[in-house]
Amino acid sequence: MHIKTKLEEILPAVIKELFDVDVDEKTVLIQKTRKEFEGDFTVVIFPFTKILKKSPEDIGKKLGEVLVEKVKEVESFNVIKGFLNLTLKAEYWLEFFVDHHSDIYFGCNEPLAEKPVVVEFSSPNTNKPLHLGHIRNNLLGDSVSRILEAYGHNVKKVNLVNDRGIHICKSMLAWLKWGKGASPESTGKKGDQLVGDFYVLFEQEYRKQISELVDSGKTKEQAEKDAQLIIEAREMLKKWENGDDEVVKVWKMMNEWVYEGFDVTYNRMGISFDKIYHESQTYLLGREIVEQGVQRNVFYRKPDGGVWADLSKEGLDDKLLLRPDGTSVYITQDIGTAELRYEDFDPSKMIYVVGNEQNYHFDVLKKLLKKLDKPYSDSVFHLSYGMVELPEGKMKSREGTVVDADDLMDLMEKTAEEITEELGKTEGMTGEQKQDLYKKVGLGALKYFILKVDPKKNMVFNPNESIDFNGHTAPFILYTYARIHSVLRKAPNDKLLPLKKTISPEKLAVKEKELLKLLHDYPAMVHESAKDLNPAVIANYVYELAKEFNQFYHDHSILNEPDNEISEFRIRLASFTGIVVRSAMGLLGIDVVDRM
RNA sequence: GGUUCCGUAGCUCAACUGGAUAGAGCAACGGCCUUCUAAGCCGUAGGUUGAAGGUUCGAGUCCUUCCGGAAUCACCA
Repeated sequence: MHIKTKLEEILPAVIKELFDVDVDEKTVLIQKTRKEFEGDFTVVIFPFTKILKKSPEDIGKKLGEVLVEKVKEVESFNVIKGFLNLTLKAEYWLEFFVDHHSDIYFGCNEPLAEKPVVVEFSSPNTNKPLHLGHIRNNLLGDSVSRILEAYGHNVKKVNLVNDRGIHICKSMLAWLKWGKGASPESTGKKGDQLVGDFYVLFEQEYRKQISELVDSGKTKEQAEKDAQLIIEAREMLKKWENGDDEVVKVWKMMNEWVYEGFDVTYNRMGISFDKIYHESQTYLLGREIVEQGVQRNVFYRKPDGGVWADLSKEGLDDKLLLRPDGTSVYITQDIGTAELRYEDFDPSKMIYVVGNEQNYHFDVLKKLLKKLDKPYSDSVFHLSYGMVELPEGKMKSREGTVVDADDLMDLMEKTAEEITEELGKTEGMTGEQKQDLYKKVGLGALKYFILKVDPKKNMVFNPNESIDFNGHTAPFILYTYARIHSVLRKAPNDKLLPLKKTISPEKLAVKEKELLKLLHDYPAMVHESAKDLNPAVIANYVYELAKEFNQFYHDHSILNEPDNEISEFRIRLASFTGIVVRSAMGLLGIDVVDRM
């Protein structure tokens, strides 16, 4: 049992015995002792003072005495103000070390026998290439999936591709009008980039038409509706929903281009899915469910034919579910996909990694599912994350400030290469090894930079300055790992085998104990990040760990330590740290490197 | 206008979910390589946590008001 839970459980009993008063387990608060004080764990005494009507110092002292006596792991205590600081015996930390130091799965749990957890992320539109915003989404979804899996959940990663709708029609229309048959083969462009170019072209021409109409006296609003291009796009959407051969043919072809492009980008990011849904295949089911809802009087139809949900009882406005012409809207297909997902996986939880701009949408979705009495309405969870902004504000495609995912990864790799070369780190490496290193360092830096921020917060990203390779970054952590491996490479083979016995307790140095304490925390960190669906917990933890190791490494010799017993211990301590660094970085989707 | 979220060092982020003197990195300044990788280590400086009230033994964290910013309230997705 974890020592912290042990203390939490024993404290109410101790208080009962000492003062004959019952305290709620919830009032027992135990935290790690802050570095500036002596001790390993701290019991906060204040909550008891009211019930016990004694001074915090008094209570702390009495509790400390009993804990030292009754809990064999506790060596000593001190009381400062209302805080009881407990110091554990060195044996406790060393025992922990012996038990776990060679366990490459340390911190991860056996799979739980339970229904799967479905994580939906990425969910791109097929009219444009992926950009910085998608990167955060993809990295979050991927990392959360890894964390949940490590915690023991049965995770299914799914992607819902928005492959239908007016946005695709815009790209298609522009291609038909001005494309002159251009294809990825004929232009040498990535398919998603090519299709994105036509989307931009459409928007440009559309805007021209709008301003012409405004000049001729129309309001902006009216002009946006009346422009020839948008009318044609809408007609195309209708044709598509009616299965028009010509339109469907172009649609299939252009989507195929996009998928090929996306695959390259996903691959590069190290992201994969267990199942890919296409909106074009789910929206009909959504439409069907909505129609059933109308029959059951859950929803209602207006005279013009549009179908609506009355959400006034839920405190929201009415919501359109089907347009008067029968075509479906965004939320219609989301109802369909939820149903399909339920049928496919019978999940205990459906997590949707979607930006916080859609908080309202998911509110509505949950309420609609509830109205429909869907058994899974409570298992829908919106993992809402904040926007990525540039120093000058939001990314705007019209102003060309959108940071393209492929370009950004190029930039990261190039920067990694420059810095590595500058530091002269590539001696003796083959060209292939170098490329692999640049890729891992550059991509790792990008992933870490994004994942270290609390998902729910907005973040600022400056492509030219944000990415450092020093300090609180992935390269710093990777460097620590490479250092560890450099030591391990030089250690004699027989000194890499697991230890059954370790140094005597009095030999344990402060930095070694601090490192052990951090390693000891890892399972709790996995638990916390899984509970909160927050990779930043892991990111910040592994940074602390790397920092602590670097201090240890600086202060103590590992291989050159004259005391053989200590040297052997330190080799395994380094290797244990390496195992946890690798594991934690793995949860962030970041590959470590042995040399850099 | 309604609703929701955010505001912490010059910049980018933490703060164990209400606990000790608010911590890191970057940028600035000063030290440390003849020794296991200096992408490192050590130090200096930097704060009225947007403002004012309130609740509490205790507030960056909870409540109220105000200021500033963002998202959303689509027959876009």
